Amino acid sequence: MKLPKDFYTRPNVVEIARELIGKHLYTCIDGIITGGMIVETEAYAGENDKACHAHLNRRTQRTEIMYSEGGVAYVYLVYGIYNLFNIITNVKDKADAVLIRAIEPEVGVEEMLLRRGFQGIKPNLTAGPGVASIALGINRKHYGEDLTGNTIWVEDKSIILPEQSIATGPRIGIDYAGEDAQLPWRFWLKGNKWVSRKK
DNA sequence: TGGCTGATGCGA
DNA sequence: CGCATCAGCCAA
Repeated sequence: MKLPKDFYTRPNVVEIARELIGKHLYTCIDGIITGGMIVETEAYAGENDKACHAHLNRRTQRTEIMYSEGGVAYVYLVYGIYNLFNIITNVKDKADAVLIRAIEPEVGVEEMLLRRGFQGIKPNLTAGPGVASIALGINRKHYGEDLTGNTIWVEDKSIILPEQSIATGPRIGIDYAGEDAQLPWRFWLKGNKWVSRKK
């Protein structure tokens, strides 16, 4: 079942980030479907989160989409190289987001290998937000994409994950965020080889 | 196996 | 100027 709009419009972005572990992310680009199970996410909690691009309700051309009603894509360029894919959550004017950091390849593996320039399947095919986007074919053209549509979407396959199979820890690469850098808002599937970092 | 670094473009 | 990254390099 494709996740409906009201999955994304709920107010607790940390809870949504945790719930997205075990869901399945797919893209259909040029008629080719690729994707797999989400195994790593991070929550970014809008205006009150120093690590969030929308901290203090910063509103620019780049962050504008974050203030939309949940259920759309926020894609931005980092380090001049990588397109990071986020899912916007919460109601209109609450700029929360979940960064998708890693998936376990499932569908369209041949295409993902092509996009990555890989000869054979390796754990880093989709482990990490930059490379996962490459494998899935996501770039800034998908800024604002409706996630209840047929280009990028998330499915609930009713996979049962015991609470203790999900690990949490500080988010990656946000040392600039002061005390907020320590918040345990990164979630991953314990022991899964497709996660970008073990701890 | 782990730490360091260059690549690369745009937002603020 | 520095960034929600990654791969390749080098030392050990």
